Amino acid sequence: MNIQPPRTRIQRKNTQAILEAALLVFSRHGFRGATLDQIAAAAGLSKPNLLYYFPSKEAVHVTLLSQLMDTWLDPLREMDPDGEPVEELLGYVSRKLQMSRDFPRESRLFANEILQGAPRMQEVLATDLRKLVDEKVTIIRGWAAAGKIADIDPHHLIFSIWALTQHYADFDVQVRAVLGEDRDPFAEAETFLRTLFTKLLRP
Amino acid sequence: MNIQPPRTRIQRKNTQAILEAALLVFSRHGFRGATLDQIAAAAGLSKPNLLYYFPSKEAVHVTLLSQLMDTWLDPLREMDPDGEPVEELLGYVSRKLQMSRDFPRESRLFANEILQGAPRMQEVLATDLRKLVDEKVTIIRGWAAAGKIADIDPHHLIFSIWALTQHYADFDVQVRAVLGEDRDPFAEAETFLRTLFTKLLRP
DNA sequence: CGTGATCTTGACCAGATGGTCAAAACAATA
DNA sequence: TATTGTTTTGACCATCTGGTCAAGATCACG
Repeated sequence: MNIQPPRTRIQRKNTQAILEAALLVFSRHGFRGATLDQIAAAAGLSKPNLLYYFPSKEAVHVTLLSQLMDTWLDPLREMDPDGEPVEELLGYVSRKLQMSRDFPRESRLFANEILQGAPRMQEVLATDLRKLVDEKVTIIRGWAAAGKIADIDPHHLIFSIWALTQHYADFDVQVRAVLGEDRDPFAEAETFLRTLFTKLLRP
Repeated sequence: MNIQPPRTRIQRKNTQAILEAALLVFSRHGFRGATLDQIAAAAGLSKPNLLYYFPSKEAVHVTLLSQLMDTWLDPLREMDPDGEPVEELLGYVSRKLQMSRDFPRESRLFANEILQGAPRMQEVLATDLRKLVDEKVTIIRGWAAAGKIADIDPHHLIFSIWALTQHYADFDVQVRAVLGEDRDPFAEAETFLRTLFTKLLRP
């Protein structure tokens, strides 16, 4: 298998196309709901050709998830312990919301996976993600102890940021159905969330 | 078909068992991920027997969704225009969170459906749900105009309640993975959300 | 250009899955 | 208990789907 570093130009091009197509299809239909034919078609390949690059449907899915995990957590990683606390947190909210706007398929892919009980991610969640969160929780706790922000549970603060920002990507259909056609959910969310977290964080 | 009012005792018992089993399976695996055999087994029936009560897999799913829609929106309906604004809203948050704790499968069923683009619910969302929300939005707007609560966008206030409460049901696995085993997410969420919305709503 | 390596595909397979059907088992009621 | 309507099931079917394979097409490079 040519999984890790695609050697030839064609390999690079096709694995890329497959992963993009898979993102599209998996995020819309979930793992079991997606078919290899769909993915192959979306990538402009035949099914056997797709299976020339990936050993199985599962392999495509796993590759996608692990590749995405990194970029997905970047906004949280960027939170600077030495920055101005409220600005750092509001910045994080803003970046996370932009990711929801710019990469809704990625958001839905993860949502799908977690909803099904995270069968292919339990590990990563309990190790990598937990470690990163714990790190940031310590920082936030420090800010609270120093009186820079209100004294609220840092874990749930982070959950609330995830919930609120991802909601606009994952439940996009619902949001638009309720809001009507003429409004821009993400633009409104930006100001709403800024207000919300400003109030919440004020000591 | 014996869909609407199950006449005999056996019919009532079996349709009930099927719907409960379907809730279990659909909420865990999504529509396409669930199989009739799984559902039938969970209901203690054979597949042909299940299909004696419902004409198709889709029919089971649709019946489930529409039956659930009602109970699902009850907490919002209960919000009383004549009550004390902050208490009404905090009460709604609390009821919604309890639904997440007590009916996580229902929550995930809806989440799954919306994630896939709500193919079987577009209608209801754009009509019933939107109407109910608009109603409550008007009430909230009135409260804000009267200076009883802060002047924030009522739509996004409702979205934030949905996002924050459902997160604890839909992303349960992630929450627990990050939080560790010894904590009680829902109990903590209750106090956290009360704090959050108290701060947010204060004029 | 020739040759070996890489890439692509049509045909195919086995298992799963939604759904059918006729006949058997069962319940109710007279 | 006989009769009729309801419920259950084993056997079956068509289709879909993940995956295989051998043979052909294409590419890269000496």
